[in-house]
Amino acid sequence: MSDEDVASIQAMPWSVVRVRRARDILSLGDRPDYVYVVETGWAARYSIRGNGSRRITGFMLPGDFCGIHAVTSQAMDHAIVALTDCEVARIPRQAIGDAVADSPAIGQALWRAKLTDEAILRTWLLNSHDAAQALAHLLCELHARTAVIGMANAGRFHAPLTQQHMGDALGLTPVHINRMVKLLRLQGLAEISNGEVVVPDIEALRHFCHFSADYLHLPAIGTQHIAQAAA
Amino acid sequence: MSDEDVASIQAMPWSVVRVRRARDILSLGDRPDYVYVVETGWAARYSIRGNGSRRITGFMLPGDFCGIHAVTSQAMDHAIVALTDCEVARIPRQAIGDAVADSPAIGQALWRAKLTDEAILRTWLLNSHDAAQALAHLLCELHARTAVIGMANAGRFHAPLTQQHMGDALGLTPVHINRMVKLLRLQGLAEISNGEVVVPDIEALRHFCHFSADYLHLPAIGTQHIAQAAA
DNA sequence: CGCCCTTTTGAAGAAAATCAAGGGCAGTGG
DNA sequence: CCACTGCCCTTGATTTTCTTCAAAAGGGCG
Repeated sequence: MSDEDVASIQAMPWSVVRVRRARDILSLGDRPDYVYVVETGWAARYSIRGNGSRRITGFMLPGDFCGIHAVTSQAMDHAIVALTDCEVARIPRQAIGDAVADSPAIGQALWRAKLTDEAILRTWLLNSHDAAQALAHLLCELHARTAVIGMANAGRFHAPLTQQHMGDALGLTPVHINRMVKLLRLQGLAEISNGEVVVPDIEALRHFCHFSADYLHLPAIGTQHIAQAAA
Repeated sequence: MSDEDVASIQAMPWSVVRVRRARDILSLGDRPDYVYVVETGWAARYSIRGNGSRRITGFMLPGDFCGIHAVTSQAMDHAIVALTDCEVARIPRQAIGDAVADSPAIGQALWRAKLTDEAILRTWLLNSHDAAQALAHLLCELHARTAVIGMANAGRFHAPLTQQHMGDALGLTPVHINRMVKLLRLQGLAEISNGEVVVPDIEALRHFCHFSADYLHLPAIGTQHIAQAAA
């Protein structure tokens, strides 16, 4: 992106909304007039199944978009919940549309962010056949994503997730998650406690679950830059 | 979309490529200079896991895009294979970019198509906890998608999939797929044989797996129209 | 006819869910 | 200050679901 593009992003009108832990940032059926960007805190996309159980289909960290649905003014077919208290920036749909019309680079950056979301979803499908690997892969994903926004140090990062959350994300019961957490701990691959994840040897963990960060397209020259510019 | 938009789509340069059954239309790592649209035949997105097994992450029917990656000139992080002999139209990236720059409506149509892809992926995750329901849901998805392009009649449609394909798509073994196919047959919900799917009571099948077609955003005013216009 | 691919079925084993119970810890209220 | 309560983590025992292994039957095609 050119300096001009960055300038046009910085010129966008925006406001910050605070959302309490466990509250929806966007709910099912909403037709948001704004595009949202998480500034602080963690959020999660989710849907509720016919039987009442919840499936988390993605995590949103600072710098991530949520509700790009606004771009097409479609109704939300899923919801987004704040996992911690969050600060969320919102930008009017119109402003985004104008910026995209002015600069192909900004449109491309949005596309790239969306393709990354999609790649993450595909990867979740890909890893859904082995519980221990799936959990390890999720940790690798979160490690890579926290690292790129400066929220991981030496294989240690904060992830405000309960085992229930991880279960909802991987499609497993909390009980089984607990056993996989124990397994990873006993194998010396990862220690999870109190929302803190410690990975003594990230390469070992990555090897265990065949993780390659390519699909995340990091360091992203899309999402993060826009978020930083907006911040 | 306006008549003008349709005209600009029809004015795009394109050519048709024929791809044999079981051949890749796009392979892992490709950096396509074209955006592809399936004209005839079925295709599937897939990735290969570390252990060599294959996961199908989506089916592409006539009128569907594949390789929108070209929009951002990123390398393909998955591959697309022809499930039957296919005719695929390809449009130079540049032509798409120009059309999007000229008309916001065309850009929005592309976004809508992409958001639908993403919604399908989320739905696959959502239904991955029960084999019989997952299979039923896949049949409902394919029924709805074939119906909208005029390829389904009275709860009967052609789906050139082996039980191996369905297994790869749902993350189950072919053996287990076979048992679920039998289960649906015995319950009178769906009859699958020889690439032909017969659903005596679509509402019963939909109820069985809690299917709602909303997430597919049909009738799409995006993809199909572009495909029709291009054809 | 014979071959390959796909479907079908059975039996045994592994993976994850379910059911059940107890423990730690933080916040709340007496 | 301490008991109570709610949430989360932990563990064991049992059951269900799916995989794996094995074998055989059907169908299209050279």
